[in-house]
Amino acid sequence: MIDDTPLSSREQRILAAVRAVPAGQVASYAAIARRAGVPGRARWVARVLARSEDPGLPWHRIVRADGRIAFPADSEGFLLQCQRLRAEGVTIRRGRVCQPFAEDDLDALLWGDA
DNA sequence: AGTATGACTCATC
DNA sequence: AGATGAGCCATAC
Repeated sequence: MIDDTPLSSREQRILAAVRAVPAGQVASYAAIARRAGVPGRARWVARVLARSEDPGLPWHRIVRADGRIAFPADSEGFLLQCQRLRAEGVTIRRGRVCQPFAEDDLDALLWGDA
């Protein structure tokens, strides 16, 4: 058996982890990758989000490990994500999220058994 | 096949 | 707290 798992499966796992993040909270790419079972591939997570055109995907809740917006400050995505996060009650300061991550909650939500 | 780039992360200054 | 350099992985040329 070479690889029985299709590519979409891995991507779907990332999307699931992203969707598991509750509103008003944020998670880092590394955290998502880790919960998805592919630690060390934060970059890949970002690529998946960019590739995915799922309107129900709260990609705006995903930020860098420093809590900073991943997009360039002069990009539309930056403003959009910032605005969306604020709309969910997240405090943002100069393009940076002023709030702890939801990694712990994410764990419980993703496993869904808690 | 090798180089360059990116919604990244970590260690160090 | 912000800036710099090196590491890592996948895609594009």
